[in-house]
Amino acid sequence: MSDTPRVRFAPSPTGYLHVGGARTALFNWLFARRNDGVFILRIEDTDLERSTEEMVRIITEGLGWLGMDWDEGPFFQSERVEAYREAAKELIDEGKAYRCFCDPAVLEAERKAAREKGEDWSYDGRCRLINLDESAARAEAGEQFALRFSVPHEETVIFNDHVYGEVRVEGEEIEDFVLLRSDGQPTYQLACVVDDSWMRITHVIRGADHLSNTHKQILLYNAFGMSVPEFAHLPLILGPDKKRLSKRHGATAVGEYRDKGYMPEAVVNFLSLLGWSPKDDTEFLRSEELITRFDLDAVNKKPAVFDEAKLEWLNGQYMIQLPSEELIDGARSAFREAGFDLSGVEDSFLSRVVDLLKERVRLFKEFPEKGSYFFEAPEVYEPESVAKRWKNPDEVILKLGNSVERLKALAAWSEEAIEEVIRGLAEQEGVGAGKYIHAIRVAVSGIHTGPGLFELLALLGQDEVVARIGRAVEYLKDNSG
RNA sequence: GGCCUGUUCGUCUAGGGGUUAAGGACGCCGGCCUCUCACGCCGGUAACACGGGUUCGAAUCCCGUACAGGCCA
Repeated sequence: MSDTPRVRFAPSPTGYLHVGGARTALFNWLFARRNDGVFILRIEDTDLERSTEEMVRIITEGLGWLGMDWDEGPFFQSERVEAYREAAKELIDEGKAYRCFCDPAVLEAERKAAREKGEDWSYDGRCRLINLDESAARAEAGEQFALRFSVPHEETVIFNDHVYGEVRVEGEEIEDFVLLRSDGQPTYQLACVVDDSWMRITHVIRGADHLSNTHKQILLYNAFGMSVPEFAHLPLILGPDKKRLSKRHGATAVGEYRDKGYMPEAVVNFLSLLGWSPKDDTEFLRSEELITRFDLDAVNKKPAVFDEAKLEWLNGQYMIQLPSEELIDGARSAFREAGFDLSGVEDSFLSRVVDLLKERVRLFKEFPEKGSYFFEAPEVYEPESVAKRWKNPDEVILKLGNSVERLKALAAWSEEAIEEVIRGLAEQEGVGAGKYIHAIRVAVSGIHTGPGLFELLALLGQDEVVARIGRAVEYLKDNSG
């Protein structure tokens, strides 16, 4: 009761951190932080050849990026093979597990034959009858075998899942499952139980794909005389076609979302709302708030479709809500990745750029897409914008000409002063200010969308603005025939 | 095939026997604001899988069907 809750995230190193895994990690982490518990990282790399430092790094970096810290680990299953073998041996010695010399191919054939006849098939435990001496002798002689668990078929396994409620499985429906493969590798059931017990895990929070393994594990805990942890199985995350989210659906790795320009805060917020809800209409929840509000028992059972459109919206909201200073690093690297050299650009300037752009952008990568003109004069004037705003070249040349004259003469380059000049010009001429504004916008940015023009000009600076408008006039003269 | 689980707008979800014309959010559509775009605001579209029960009353409880998903070294 007074025990400190201990939970773990146990991914296998696959080369990327799946968003489903990240969600599992998040719920574990939230649960631990919420309950003053311990969050442990364990790498399930029994499949030796697949585990490399690189893959582990990807997992730890992904967790770090999302802001999840762990208290113990990472532990590696590959380093604990001895423990699994010892545990297995203990079971053999106690008669709770036995060597199965059946040829897997034969068993597979039997299964197939039964299925074709429409019958159910499960291993009948024939090797359970071999006595210990013979069994040991055959093993000694080098005969291949798998280690199977002697399932107490007369028992009924019942457990109370925090998400799925009471789950009950009759022992007679459970086959004598494998603990050790013929190559000596432990199965998930064995390694998982031995490790969770060794780590004194109190709450196993994992994907629902493990729900139907749980009763086997409970049998194992009992066989070892270990205390059984509590379980919470999280509904799976699906792709738009309702199939389990996989690479086919596009981005599934946390790293890909980072690269696409998402913010960790938004990803965490979004992930937290997949399968869980704060019940009221709150939709913005940052880690601190999630920690106070998260409730394992409020997780629902229904698998959730990963809707990137909503994530994108959420990310855009974070862009708007966070102070620009917190966004400049992300913006800077987005520009860099797009090929801009911002090495000489001050943070103060970039911060202003972010101010002007952040509410028109949802992802970091859109900063360079929508704001290239902050760092280089337009090389081309977008055709659509030209067609829309420079319809009448002669008139535009005239207006741009008037503008440069007055802007050049401005003594104080401020937003207000600029606005006064432009509006004054329009008024003098008896036309809407839009005429001037639109024409100038295309001249300085090459496109017809963007921040308020006066703010934009003020930030760009007098010399640059004058130069760009001048160039636009030249261009128009050359191209208007 | 067996076992298990799920099913509220296209998506994430709230509600969990009786003012619910089933609420919010994303998306989509329309409008307002406006120098454009965006933001913001206002409005609209759209759901209780189906069939039986139980009940005065069922989206809400039970059973079945359908569909979907998971597990079965």
